[in-house]
Amino acid sequence: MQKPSIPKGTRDFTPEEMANRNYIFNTIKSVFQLYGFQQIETPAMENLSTLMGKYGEEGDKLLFKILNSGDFISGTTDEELLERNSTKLTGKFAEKGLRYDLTVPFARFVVQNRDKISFPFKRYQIQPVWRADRPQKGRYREFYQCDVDVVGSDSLLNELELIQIVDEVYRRLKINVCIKINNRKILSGIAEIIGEAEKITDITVAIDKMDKIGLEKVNEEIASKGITQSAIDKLQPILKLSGSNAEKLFQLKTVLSGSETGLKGVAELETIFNLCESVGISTKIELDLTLARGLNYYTGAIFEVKALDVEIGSITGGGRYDNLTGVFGMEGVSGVGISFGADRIYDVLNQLNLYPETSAEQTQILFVSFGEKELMYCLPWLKSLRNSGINAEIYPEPSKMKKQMGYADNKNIPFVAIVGETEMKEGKVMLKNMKTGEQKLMSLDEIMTGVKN
RNA sequence: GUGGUUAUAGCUCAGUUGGUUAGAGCGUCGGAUUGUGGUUCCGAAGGUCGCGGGUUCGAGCCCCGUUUUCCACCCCA
Repeated sequence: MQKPSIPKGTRDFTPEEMANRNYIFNTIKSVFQLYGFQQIETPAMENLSTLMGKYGEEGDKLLFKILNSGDFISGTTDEELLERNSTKLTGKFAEKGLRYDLTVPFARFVVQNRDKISFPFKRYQIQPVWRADRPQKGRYREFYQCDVDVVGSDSLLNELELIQIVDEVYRRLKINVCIKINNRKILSGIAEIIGEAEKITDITVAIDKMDKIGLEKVNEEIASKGITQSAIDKLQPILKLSGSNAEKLFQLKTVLSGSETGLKGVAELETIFNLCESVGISTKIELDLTLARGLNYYTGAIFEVKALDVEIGSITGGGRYDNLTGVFGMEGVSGVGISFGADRIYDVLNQLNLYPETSAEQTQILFVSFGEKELMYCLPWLKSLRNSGINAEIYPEPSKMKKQMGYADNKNIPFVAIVGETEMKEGKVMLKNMKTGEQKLMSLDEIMTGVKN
C-alpha cells in the first residue's frame, strides 16, 4: 500500500475551504470588473527563456523547471555531464518552467497578442503560481495571485484606480488594512544624492527591512555592501523622516533638490495623494520611504498592503513598471498593476473568521426516500426546483432514514423532503426544516416559497 | 540555500529510566431506534509507531542517514 501524500508547500482544499476561497475570488473578481478590467489566462508552464532572468538571480533559483519529455539526456555530451554544472545542464534538460508570477507571462501575452488588444489594456488574471521556496508561515510553493494591470497608459489615474480597488476589496472583505506607498524614483533620487546611484538595489533591499530589523541593522547591511560611511551618514536624515505624508513630501523636496529623478517621484506621489483626496479613500494611505519591494522592474509608484489585525507579510503589492514589455521587443509601453495574495488573504480571513454565514454554493434541499418508486416520484420535483434555481439533490439510494438524515446534517442542508407511501398518495412531500425540526406536508409551490425563505 | 523543529489509528494527540498484547477523544461502521438528523447509551473495525540502517537480551523511546511538518534567516504573496 502506498501512503498518500502531496508535495511540500502544496495543499488540498475541502469543499468548505473552497466555498471560503471562492468567496475571496468572487469578491476580488467583481471589484475588478467594476473598474472595467477583463480576465485572461495564460498557461501554467512557460518557456524557460521567457521566465529566466526576469526575477533576479534569486528568482531563477526559485523557478520550477519541467524536465523535457522523452530522452532528455540525449542532447547532452559526456563532457557536459561530467562537468556536473547544474545551471548549464538545466538549460539542456528543461526548456519549460512553471510560472513564477502573473506579470511576466502577462507582458509576454501583451507583446504576442498586441494585434488583438486595444490600449490602454486593462486585464485581470487569477491563477496559481509556483515557487521552489522553502515553505513557512504564509508561504506556499503553490499559491494564487489575483493580478490587475493596466498597460499602455502613463496616467496616474491608473494608480488612483488601483488604490480604489484595494480600498473597495478590503472594505467588502471586512479586513482592516493600511496601504503603504512609495516611489522608485524617490529611492533612485536618494541613491543619487548620497553618491551611490549604482548601488540602488542593495540600498533598497536593505531599507526594505527597516520595520523588521531596525535602523541599526539596516545601516550595518548597507555598510556590508560596500557603501561609504559618508553616504550612510547622508542617508540617515532621510530614513528618519517623519510627520504626515504632506510633511514628508515637503521635506523630501529639499533633500532631493539636486536630483531630477527624485523630484519627479515626489511630484508623482503628490499627484496621487491629491487624486485620492478628491475621490475619498477610506483606507489609510501612508508614505513609507522604507518600502522598496524586491522585484527590480518597478520604476514609479510602489504599493504594499498590510493587514492591521493579523501578523502576516504583505497581502497585496504592486507598482509601476515602465518597460516590462521591452525584453520581448515592444518598447515604450508603461504599465502599472497590483497583485492580491489570495492565499494570505485566506489565512487572514481564517484567523479573524470573517466569512459570511451562508454560502450560495450550498444545497438547499435534500430528497430522502424509501425505495425505487419514491426515487422516481422525486425526479420531476427535483427538476422543477433546479429549474427555478434552487440547489437540490436526492439521496441516490434507498438507505436507512438515519443515514440519509445524517447526510443532510453533515452537509448542513437546511431542508429535507421526505417521500413515502403517504406523501405519494397525497401528491405532496413532507418538508422538514432541519434547524427548527418542524415538518409539514407540502405541494411543489409551497416548497418553492418555503425553501426560499 | 542556511539553522532549528516535528513525525504514533482517517483526524487531534497520550505513551514513565529502553521492558509483556501501543492507548484516548473525535470520525467511520453496526446496534439500542425497520418513517426522522444534530443529544444519549452499547459494540466493532482501524497501527510496518514516516522510511532505511545501527546500538541493545529487548527500541515508539537512544544513535546515524533520509524524507516530511512547522518555524526563523535569505527572499517573497
